[in-house]
This record gives sequence, C-alpha cells and structure tokens, in this order.
Amino acid sequence: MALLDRTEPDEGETRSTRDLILDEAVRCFAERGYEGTSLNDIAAGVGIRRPSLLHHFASKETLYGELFERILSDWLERVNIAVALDASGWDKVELVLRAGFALFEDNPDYVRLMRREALDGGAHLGIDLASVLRPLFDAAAEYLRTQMEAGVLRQLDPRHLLITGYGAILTYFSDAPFVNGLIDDEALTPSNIREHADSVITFFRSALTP
Amino acid sequence: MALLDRTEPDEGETRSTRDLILDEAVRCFAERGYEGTSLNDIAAGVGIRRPSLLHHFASKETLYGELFERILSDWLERVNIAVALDASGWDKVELVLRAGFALFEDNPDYVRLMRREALDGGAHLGIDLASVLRPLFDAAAEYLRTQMEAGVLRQLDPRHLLITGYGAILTYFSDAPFVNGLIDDEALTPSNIREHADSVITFFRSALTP
DNA sequence: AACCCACTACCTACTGGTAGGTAGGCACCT
DNA sequence: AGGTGCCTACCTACCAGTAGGTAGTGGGTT
Repeated sequence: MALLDRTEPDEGETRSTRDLILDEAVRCFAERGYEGTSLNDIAAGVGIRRPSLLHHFASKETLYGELFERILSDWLERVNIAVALDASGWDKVELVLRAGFALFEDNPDYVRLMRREALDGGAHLGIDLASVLRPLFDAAAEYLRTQMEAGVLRQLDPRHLLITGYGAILTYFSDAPFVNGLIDDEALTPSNIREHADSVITFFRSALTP
Repeated sequence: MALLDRTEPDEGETRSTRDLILDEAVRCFAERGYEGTSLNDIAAGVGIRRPSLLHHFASKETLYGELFERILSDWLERVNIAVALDASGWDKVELVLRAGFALFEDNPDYVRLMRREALDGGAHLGIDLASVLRPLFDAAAEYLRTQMEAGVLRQLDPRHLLITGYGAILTYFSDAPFVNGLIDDEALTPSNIREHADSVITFFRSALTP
C-alpha cells in the first residue's frame, strides 16, 4: 500500500532503463504469462543482457510484483475518479462502465495480466488480488443495493451482477486474440471497442432500468 | 519395487494409465498453465516417471493436443444436444445457457483450460480454437437475429451480445479462485453455482425479453 | 576518487526428450 | 511342460538446452 510513491522523473524525453524494463515486462507477461516469459526475453526487448536487468530488479518475482503493484494503483486511481463523479442511478453505472472501457482500451496488456492473475489465483503475487479489490466490490454492491431498493434500478442480486459485469467487460479485452477469430476482425481497434462498449452498455441498461 | 506400489488391485472399474495421465494433465494444465506445468509434475501425480509418461504420449505438445481435442469434442457434443432441443424464443436461450452452466459445473478445469487458450490465442495448439467454434457462434448469432427481427427478443447486436454472454458465464468458473475472495465463499459449490446461474439468467431475461 | 551501469563468464537447478535395460504377460511352438 | 520370441509398461541414467541468479570487470560520469 505504502509503495505507491514512485520516483517518476520521466521528463518526457528519455524513460529510464528501469521504466523501459517495466514496459517491456508488462508486454511480455501479458502476452505469454509469468512462466512463459524468461528474463532473457525481457532484457532482449529492452536491448540489454539479463544480468543488467537483474541489476535493476533483484529477481523475476520482484520485477513482477512491482509491475503489478504499479498497474493496480493506476487502475484503482482511475476507478476512484470515476466513482467520485457526481451522478446517481443508471447514469453512474454507465459512467463507471465507460471509465472501465476507457481504462482497458488505454492498456489492454493490463487486462490480460489481471486475467492471468485471476486465473492463477494470485500465485505469483505476495498480495491477494481479491482482498485489494474487495472494498471497491463491496462499495459497488452497496451502491447498487440502495439504488435497487429505491426503485431506481431493477431488483437483482448486486454481487452476482457485479461478477457478471466484470466478466463481460474484461473478457472482450483479455480474450481479444480469440474474439478476433470469432468476429473476423481486429477486436481492439478504437471503433470496434466503442461498438462493443455501446452494445454492453445498452445491454446493461435494458436489464437494469425498470 | 517397494518404492511404488503400482499393483493397484483391479477392483472393478480401473482407468488405464493413459487415461490417468490425461486426467492429471487436465488438472495440472488448468491449474498452472502449459508452461507452468512440467511433465514431471504430471508423471508424479500419476505415480510414474516422466519417461514412462512419454511412452504413452510422444511429447508434451502431443499430450496437450490430444487432451484439448478430447475436451473440445465433449464440449461441442453437449452444446449440440442443447441446441437441438425443441424450443424457441427466450426458452431456447435459457436452455442453452443452462446447458452451458451444467457443462462448466461438471468440468471446471475445462473452463480454465479454455480461458488460458483464449488468452494465449491458441499458441500451444495446432488448431485455431476460434475457427472451430465459429460455426456455432454464427448459428447462434443468426438465431438471435431472426428472433429479434420477429420481435420475440429485444433488438440488440447479436454478435456483441454473444461475446458478452460468453464472457459473463465463462468468467465465474475460470476466475473462481478470484471470485472466492470477492464473495468470501467457495464459488464452485453446487448451491453457489445455481445461485449465480439463476442470477445470470434473470439478468439476461430482463435484458432480452421485450 | 567513487559511483553507476552494463558487460562477460559462470553457477546450479530443472526442462523436454532419449538410450538402454528389465519384468511380466501372452501366443505359438516342439 | 518348457522354451522362444514379441509385446507392453515401466525403470535408471543421461543428454543438450535453458531457466534464474551471482561474481567480477571495466568504461563513463561526476
């Protein structure tokens, strides 16, 4: 939690080798998973040798942990911004959904990484992913519950609904290679993403507004 | 010889070693992925040495391929049965959804395997997963389209809807370890599965029936 | 001088896969 | 009955390659 502070010099022009390593690591881990990625792969992507990489990060696990923490804090920050926006009823649901889509669109690699971690049950992480997201999950469920009780949204089980929504949105990005084959088109082009987002939101509105 | 008691009194039904290997391989690959699983892990789970495993399967890739093919044909068979049932409109949608839930409940490992393959874009497979499921996908989309046009179901983009449904249903099973942490309960108990299935189906019915 | 940072060279552990051998079962012979 | 071949199913020992990680070197900057 307290590790959110980052040096972050990054005066635009040159990213530090450290940051370049993190960037490349995200790509590799998202693409081929933790076990499927070797430190040599990452180092080669940056243009250095493995021992040089290990000069910046003590171990593969350390690198992965730091990278994941960075992603998670970025995610939480953006979600919190969306959650804090002044809206209510369905409008707020739609705002959060759109924020989620925007977040995923900006960095689809994050999504695949998250999905892999969810699949593995956080085996490569010291932290428990679910427990970190739990407060957010509970808050969202509570919001939905009150809105449903007030008759603003249709009565459904909030927790199951959230899991369904989580799966519906995440999947389009995490399984993009597979979706490509289904729709015979690039899933992650901006226009296709918007089309899918609109479709999902229409779907949810149909289900949730009385 | 005293190391491993392999005699295994053939009390009635005994699965062949080959089948035992396949069973264990599904478990391991679902749990830790292709790269995360070594042939030693699988062999140890069966109670034999790696070379003995390779006596039954030419290579790791062969084993994985055969296992996946078996799963896929099982899946397709069961889906086809559900699709062939005599029903129409929303009833048919619900039938297929329930068939999907039943299939996943019977073999949650299959789901995680599929998800991993979707994530990797079928990198470990000779076949293209999407192209195999494509006919099913197209048929489902066409069914939805005609039902929508007839006014039996609400007008939504069938293809995006299918992808959303696919993600919503698959996720509950594939990300079960993560869901456990969110709901603070075992996601894959029969009662929780039924509860979630009912929730998803209610949700879809709300969205789809005019 | 000291400090970075990247390098080469090397380590151990483990990977998928191979070589060669052994124990036991079954069919077919005298 | 007792060989004989041949087969399946397993074993130990080993291979080359690669994994993550360490030690020590040496040039550049300050």
